[in-house]
Amino acid sequence: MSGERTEPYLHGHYDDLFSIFSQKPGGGRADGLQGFDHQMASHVLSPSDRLHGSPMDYLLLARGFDASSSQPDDLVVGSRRSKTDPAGGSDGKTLVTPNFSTSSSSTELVGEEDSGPCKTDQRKQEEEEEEKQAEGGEEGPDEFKKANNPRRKKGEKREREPRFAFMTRSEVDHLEDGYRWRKYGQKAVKNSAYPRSYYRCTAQSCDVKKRVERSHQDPTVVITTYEGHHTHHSPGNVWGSTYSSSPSPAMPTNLHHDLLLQQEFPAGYTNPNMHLPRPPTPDYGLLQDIVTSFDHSSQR
DNA sequence: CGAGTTTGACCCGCGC
DNA sequence: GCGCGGGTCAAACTCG
Repeated sequence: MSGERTEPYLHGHYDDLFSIFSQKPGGGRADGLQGFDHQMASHVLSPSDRLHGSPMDYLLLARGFDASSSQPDDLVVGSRRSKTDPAGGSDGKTLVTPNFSTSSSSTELVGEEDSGPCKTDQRKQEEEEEEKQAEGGEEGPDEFKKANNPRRKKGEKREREPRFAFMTRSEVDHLEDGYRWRKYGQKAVKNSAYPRSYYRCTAQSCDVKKRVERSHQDPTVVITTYEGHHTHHSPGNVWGSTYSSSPSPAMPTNLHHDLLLQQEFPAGYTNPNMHLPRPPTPDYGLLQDIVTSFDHSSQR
């Protein structure tokens, strides 16, 4: 890795990124992001993910600014609201994560998925423990192994935390987002030369997970999927403590900038100012307005 | 020595 | 039922 990327944050990259999303079988690119490619999305949300919601659960952020957008229903930006967590897992207004290294990356919020009822793995484990104790009985080696396996029981549906997916143009796979992560797995991705890595937040009792993979269509793009909400402020949080009284949703800070920019240039993305470096700090007031309006438009 | 990574094995859901 | 792919576990390993 050379680390020699010289382009400023947005220099000439926004269109590149949009082109990824705007591909569709019939071609065309009506208005920037509206041709979001489901095939692309399938690399962001796994098939099993998509089973939990409508195929259009993953939508591009910018689409939300189009009030006439056909399917805003399931998209919530930043201020995450799940069906079981109407408050958004936080105070409903936090978009707080600490500094995100932006020197050679740009980020898109790709989509979000509402997985319905959520239960943390920890809680699931607890419940399984209780279940186990209730069941009692003898156990052979296999049974012992299974009983001590914290995975869910047979027939119990996989339940997921809400997810945010980001596409980030970056040379490094694992982007610094202020939280500490432990890698717990890596898998080869079908039809891709690039593996997918699995990370968990190292903080105790925090069950946020993160998947990181490179797009096989554009290897310069890193797809990061966050799952769940941090139950703590990040170790390197430079904003969270002053901005919010609640733990943050798990998402990189770049998003703030993207939100702001797209607020200013919601369609077409041809404004020459797009080539300017990003502001040093996001405007949280404006951001909050965006998120709020977005929530409203997505709730109907 | 503790924390983090690697990696093969395992489990599960889904499609055929 | 079987195979496949995604997700996770956990022992072994690496690193500071």
